[in-house]
Amino acid sequence: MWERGYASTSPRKILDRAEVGQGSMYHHFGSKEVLAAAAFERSAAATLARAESVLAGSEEDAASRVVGYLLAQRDVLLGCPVGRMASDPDVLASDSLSAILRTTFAQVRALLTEVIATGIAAGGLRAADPAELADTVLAVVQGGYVLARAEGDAEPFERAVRGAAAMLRTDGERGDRAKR
Amino acid sequence: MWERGYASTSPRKILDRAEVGQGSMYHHFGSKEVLAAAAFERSAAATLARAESVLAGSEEDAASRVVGYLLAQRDVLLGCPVGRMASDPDVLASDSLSAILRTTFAQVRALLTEVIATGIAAGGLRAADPAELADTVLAVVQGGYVLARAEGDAEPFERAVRGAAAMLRTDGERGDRAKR
DNA sequence: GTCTATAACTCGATAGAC
DNA sequence: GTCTATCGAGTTATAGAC
Repeated sequence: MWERGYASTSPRKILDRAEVGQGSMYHHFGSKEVLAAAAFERSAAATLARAESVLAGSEEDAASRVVGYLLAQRDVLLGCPVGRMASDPDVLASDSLSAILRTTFAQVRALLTEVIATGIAAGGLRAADPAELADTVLAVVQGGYVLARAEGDAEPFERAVRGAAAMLRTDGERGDRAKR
Repeated sequence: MWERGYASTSPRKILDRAEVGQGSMYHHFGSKEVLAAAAFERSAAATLARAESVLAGSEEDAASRVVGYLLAQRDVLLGCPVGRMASDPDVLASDSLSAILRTTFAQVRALLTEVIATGIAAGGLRAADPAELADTVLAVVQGGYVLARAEGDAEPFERAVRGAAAMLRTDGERGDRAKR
């Protein structure tokens, strides 16, 4: 589902990949939606964990952690395992699936807001509303995925996050120092 | 298709909305893909025209035009009529549809790059690579749509673009002056 | 617990009357 | 140029043997 999205991933394709019969799947999961919720919950937890490991580390200063989140390695052309789901009408129509989407974004947003506020206080990031900047950072990453997939090329993503890093840091030119 | 995406918009739904029979549609368009290309070309042209009207205006200074693009009114919860298509595997698999996607983004990117370069030279925008910042601006908007749709609420979009405007302008605090 | 078979439906597309 | 009827394939889900 990470590869093809929710609607485009039919039970048939899942069964072929898993090399089991229909019965097995419907024995363990009541429906495609329940299966998707289990899979999505897993990948969302993994995504959140990686965000936490970059943002909550205590070795680097707050500004470098925010920039590190922007510049972190990602499977750009596959798309974000979380954000990708937001474009599927079937996902938004499902309470269980859209709930995972909302809570995961809310958790990363909260983390980012806190680290950004710390970074502004310490002087490494430019002064502005931390809540707004947290959504700006989230949007740059999510939008970078969109641009890269549209182009079939990771470059637009890389340009977008480098530009954002340069804008955020008070020493703009060294904005990409942290992870490169 | 703007409302539901390409894959999720079946010929049946189009015919119901248009109040015509199957025959009419297949008389004028060879396939769903051809129909979608015609519709997509229209909405992409309209989207590009609105971007041009904000970015290519000569009354405001370059920095205000970039901020104006960020803060322009949009149907946030519907999603970007162009960017929305990038998340559909069927669209990316179609040469005719993905070509519209690529060229439209390329055109807005070129416009943005030029205006941003002018704005940096004039001192209204912070100094950085204009090509990177152009993708940053595009990504903030596209990502803002993703966040807003995930939440079912336009607020994350508004925060993201306001944060970006504040970061871009040399007088960050008044970044949202242009259009509010 | 897993399998095959199949139900009930929708998909995109075509046929042929009018 | 538009209509209704229908095709074959694929969808999500269920039935029932093993």
